Amino acid sequence: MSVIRKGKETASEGKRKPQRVPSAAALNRRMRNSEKKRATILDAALSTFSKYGLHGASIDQIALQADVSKTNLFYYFSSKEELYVSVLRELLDLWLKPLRAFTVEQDPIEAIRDYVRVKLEFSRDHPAESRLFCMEVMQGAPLMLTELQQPLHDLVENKIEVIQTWIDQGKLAPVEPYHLVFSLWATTQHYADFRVQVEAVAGKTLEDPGFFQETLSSLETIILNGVRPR
Amino acid sequence: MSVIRKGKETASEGKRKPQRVPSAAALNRRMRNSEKKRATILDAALSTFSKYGLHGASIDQIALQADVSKTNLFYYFSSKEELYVSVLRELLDLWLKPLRAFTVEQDPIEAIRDYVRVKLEFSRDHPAESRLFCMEVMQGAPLMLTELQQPLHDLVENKIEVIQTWIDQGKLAPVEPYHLVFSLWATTQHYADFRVQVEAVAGKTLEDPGFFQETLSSLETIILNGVRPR
DNA sequence: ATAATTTCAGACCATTTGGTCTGAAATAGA
DNA sequence: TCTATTTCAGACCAAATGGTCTGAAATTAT
Repeated sequence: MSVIRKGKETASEGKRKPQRVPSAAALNRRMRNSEKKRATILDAALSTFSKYGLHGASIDQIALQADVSKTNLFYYFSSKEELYVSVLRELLDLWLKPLRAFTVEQDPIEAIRDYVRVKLEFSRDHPAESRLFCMEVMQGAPLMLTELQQPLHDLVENKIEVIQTWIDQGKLAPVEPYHLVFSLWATTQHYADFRVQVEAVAGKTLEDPGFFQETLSSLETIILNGVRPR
Repeated sequence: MSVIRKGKETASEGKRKPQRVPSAAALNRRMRNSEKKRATILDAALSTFSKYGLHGASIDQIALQADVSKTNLFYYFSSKEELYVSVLRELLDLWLKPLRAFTVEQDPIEAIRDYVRVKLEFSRDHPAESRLFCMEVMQGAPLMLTELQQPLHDLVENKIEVIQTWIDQGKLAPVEPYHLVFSLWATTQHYADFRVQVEAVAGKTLEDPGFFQETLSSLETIILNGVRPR
C-alpha cells in the first residue's frame, strides 16, 4: 500500500487477497512516522514556497530543508504542484478559522477587538502562512480559487449579515460591512506580508512584544473608533 | 554606442577618436525609437512579472508579449534581473509619489481624505504595479531593499513628524503615526493586491465606478472617524 | 527465518530557460 | 554611393530542475 493513495482504506474491502493483515499497532506506528514525515516536508515546503514562490522554490531546496532525499519527497507527494496545493489547503483552514468566531450574540466592539487581536497574533505567529496566502491570492489564486471561492463567499456572506444586524441595532456605525471586513484583513495582515517594509520604517516587528501591543492598541483606536456609533 | 550603457554620455568626452558625430535630430529620433521599445518591453515585463513573479515569468513570454525577439530584448536589457530591477525602479517612484503630498499646512482630515483617494486610484489604475511591489516586498525585497530602505525611511520619518504635529495641535486623535500610515497603505492596496478575493466576496472590483465610490466612502468613514479628535 | 511490502537512495532523463554567437538587415554620416 | 554603427533574428548552448527508473535497505507479518 502506497502512502500516496489519499483516502483511508475502508475497513472491510470485500475481495481482498487473503494476505497479511498488519496489526493495528504497527499500522499506527507506521502512520505516525509517515504522517510525521509528511508534516516535516509540508513545513519545509511552506517555508520555502513563502520565501520564493511556487516557481522560485525548487524541490531540491525543499527536500534539503526537510532533510529527505528528493526521491523520498516524491514518494510522499507525487508532484511539486500537489505538494504546493497540500500546503495551501492546510493554510486555508487556518486562515478561515478566526472569522468563524463572529456571532450576533457578541458585543460588536468586543467581537471586533478580539478579531483584530487574533488576526494580529496570526500575523505574528504564522507569517509564512500569511505571506504564502497573500502570494497565491495575488496571482489570481490559480490553484486555490475553486476551493477558496465558495467557502469564503459563504462564510463572509454569513458574517456580513451579522455585522449588518449590529448596524441595524445601532450598535455599530453604518459602514458597508464588506469594507469593514476588508479593512480588518488588510490592516492586520499587513504586518506579516509587508514585514520588511514595516521594519524599514518602524525598525520593529510584531515579534517585539512592545511593538505588538502598540500595534494592537493603534489598530483598536483607529478601527474601533471608526465603527463605533456616534 | 550600445544602448545598454546606462548613464548619458557626458557632452564632451576629451580623447575621442575623431569619428562620425550624429546629428542631434537623428540622435533624437533614435532615442525616441529606442526609448519607445524599452518602454514597450518594460510594460510587458511589468504585466508578466506581476502575474507570475520573477521566477514564474519567462523571458520568452515577455518578449512575445512585447512583440520583440528574445535577442532583441537582451539587446536592451542585459539580463532578466536587470529587466526586473528596471521595472521595480520605475515602480518605486510611482509608489512613493502620493505620500510626498502630505504637508503640515494642510488640514489633516482633508490630507488623509485625499491620500486615501489617490492611493485607491492607484490601486484601480495600476494594479499590476501594486501587486508587483507587494510581491517584492513580501519576499524580503531582495532586489529593492537597498533602494527602498533609505528613501522610504526618510520620507516616512518626515511624514510621521507632520502627523505628530497635527496630533499635538489637537487636530487628530492621538494614534501612533506609524500605524496610521500602515493602515492607510494596507487598506487601500488591499483592493489591488487581493482583487480576486475582493471579487470573490463582494462580486465587484474598483473598476466598477459604483464600487469605487462605495469603497472610498467606506474607508473614509472608518479611518477618518478613527482619527478624528473626539 | 523468510517472504511480502513499504520506504527510500542514486543515477539518470527530458524539458525549460536564461543567455550567447554569428552574421545579416537597417540606419546614418560622409 | 560607401562605410560605420546600431539593431536585430535564428541557431545554439549550458545549467537548472521536475520527475523517473532500478534496485536496495527497513519494516512487518507469518
